Amino acid sequence: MDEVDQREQHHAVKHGYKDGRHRAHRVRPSSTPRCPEHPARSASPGLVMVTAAGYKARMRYRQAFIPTLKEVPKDATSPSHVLLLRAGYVRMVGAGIYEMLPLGHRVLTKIANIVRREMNAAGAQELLLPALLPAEYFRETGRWDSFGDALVRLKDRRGNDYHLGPTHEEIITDLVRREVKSYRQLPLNLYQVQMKFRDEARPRGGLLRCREFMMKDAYSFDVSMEAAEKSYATMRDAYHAIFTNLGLHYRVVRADSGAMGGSTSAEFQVLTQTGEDAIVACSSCEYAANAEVAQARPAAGAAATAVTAADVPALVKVRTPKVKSIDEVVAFFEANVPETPGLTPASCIKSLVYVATNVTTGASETVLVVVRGDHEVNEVGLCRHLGADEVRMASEDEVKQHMGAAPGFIGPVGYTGRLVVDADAAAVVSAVGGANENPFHYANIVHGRDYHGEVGNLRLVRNGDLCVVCGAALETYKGIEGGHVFILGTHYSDKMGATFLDEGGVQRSIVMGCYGIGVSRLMATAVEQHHDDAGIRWPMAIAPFQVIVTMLGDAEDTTAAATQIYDGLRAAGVDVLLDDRDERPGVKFKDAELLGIPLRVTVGARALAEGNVEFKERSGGDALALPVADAVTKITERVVALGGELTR
RNA sequence: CGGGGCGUAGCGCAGUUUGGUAGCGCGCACGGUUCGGGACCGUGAGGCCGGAGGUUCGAAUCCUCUCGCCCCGACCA
Repeated sequence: MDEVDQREQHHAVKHGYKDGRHRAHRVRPSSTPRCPEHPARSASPGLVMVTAAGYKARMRYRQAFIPTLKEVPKDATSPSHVLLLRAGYVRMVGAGIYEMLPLGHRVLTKIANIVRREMNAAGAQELLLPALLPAEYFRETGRWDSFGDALVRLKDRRGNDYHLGPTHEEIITDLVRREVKSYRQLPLNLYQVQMKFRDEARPRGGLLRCREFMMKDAYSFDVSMEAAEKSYATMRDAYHAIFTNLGLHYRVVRADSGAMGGSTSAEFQVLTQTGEDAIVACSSCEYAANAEVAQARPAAGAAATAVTAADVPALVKVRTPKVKSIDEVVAFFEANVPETPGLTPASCIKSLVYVATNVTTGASETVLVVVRGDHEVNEVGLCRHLGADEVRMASEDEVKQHMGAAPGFIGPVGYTGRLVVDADAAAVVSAVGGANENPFHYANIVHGRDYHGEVGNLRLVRNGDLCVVCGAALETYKGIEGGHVFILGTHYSDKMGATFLDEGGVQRSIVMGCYGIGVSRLMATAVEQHHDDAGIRWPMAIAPFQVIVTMLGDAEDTTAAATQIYDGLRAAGVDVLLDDRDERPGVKFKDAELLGIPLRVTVGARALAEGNVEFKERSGGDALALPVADAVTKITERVVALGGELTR
């Protein structure tokens, strides 16, 4: 035990404060200097946090509960899962259920606090709702049934139905409808940070998809749609601040709002290698969208080419036995049809039969969809274009019956049913496509001359396609949804009777919005994004410790210098871990890198002989020699420069 | 829920085909030597072989049932 700790404990025991009963009034006598290096601080008791026990221990690795693993646990596959387990941040208890160890808890707390700060700044108020909920609220909105197996249901001893909260729209709407009666009480934005429970069909990726997870969920209540949009915009701004402050590379993506429509929903996608979502983002502007709904600018080639529709010869029917796929068509024409030199998939058109259904009316319709040969149909976009709830590709038999030809030979020419054409397919000046007759294809197909259809954006966007907004190249990413903002409208308030009286005394439904952030998921996504072969590389803002002081050996001067720097950093408000373990240097370096602490100060005999310590950043770069006397100041500056917050 | 894989010491694994005293590496404890990039030597502790039934003189091993975990998909966000 070192000198300071000893003195502190002795002091506490002597004065009988061990039991903490005098917590509120406990103030260090000024005669006991707390920190010899910073007398100014010590002299002012108000600046120093004094604990109930009357002393303050150093955060020593020797005593810290940081169980690191050399080997990779078998069940872990994604980088974040492997590293969070290996570095001792979390332990698994069951599929999608994790224990947060001290390091993990520190990170979680830091993330949550950044979220809180921005939420509060945006005018939201934190509260805490129950996780255990009576079934009546979900029954009121129908979600008791519609939520399905993902709802964790339970019964109490009297057999009443309960569930664990997977999200809290109902319960908060109930609170607000009981308490809010007047437009004067609005707007209101209430949020909580709490464990959520969902019985996921398949938990996966460690913390990325859990059955129990920490979430910040906020709900806004407004008098009108216009006001709600303002609340929504405020939350969007707050989310930008949050994700930026967390140090995450992210994109805001328009979610597929399906039949609900509108631009009132956005996902904050953290870009990673292992994400569940495919997203498309512009390399130049802010455009980004879920791959399912992303749009690209139609290829410019068609307009630029000298060949115009007028120059294209009339249709030529070519016998193409056993030639069905686009690749086969290209190869066949290359070998057998000299009139179409240099045929590529991009100059073919591909025709597909879809069956679209509208769930509410039960109506279904069969349509022919035409896309360019090298493109794929975007089924979500097709749904939207058709106003359908779902679409599926027709079976081979259905195709034959509907088209009168087999799937490989169908085409738009002469087709009389509903025909939708992707803009890029329509732009192909002289296309090769099926002839609607076995086994024939047409060459020289011209949209507008040989067939006519509704033109729309119906294809999936690919890497390198052009941005609809600015024309720059689009890039595809994998993303993990870290946050979601959207306007709920009066969906819940109508069902639950959450109303207010407006200025004219008219009773109206409250217009709601909801805003979620997956706090525990963000911890994992941060690791997905910030790691290397050696371990985690936390962004400064959410690192469990900002600095680790790695002490090599236990020589008197080494210990003194390390302790001095540690205490100085602590006094400056830096989160420091002191590695005082009796381990060989290699072990300490490896652990420091595995844990991912952004800054490392190595105190060892070698540098100390010159009056220096070594300073190294986890993100890379060479070790730097710092004079012992300057170390605290320089390192503190670096912590701040990297976005670290000083506490106390 | 469909498909595939796996449960043996804290972690990683062998042993199962062909039934016969439960092993290896790491980690852990103790002693010694080491000490700037996961050291070395010696000694030692630690396992109801996921669980239940069955077959057998005898089961980690064979049979039946069950529970759990991972991956792909469906689902979800």
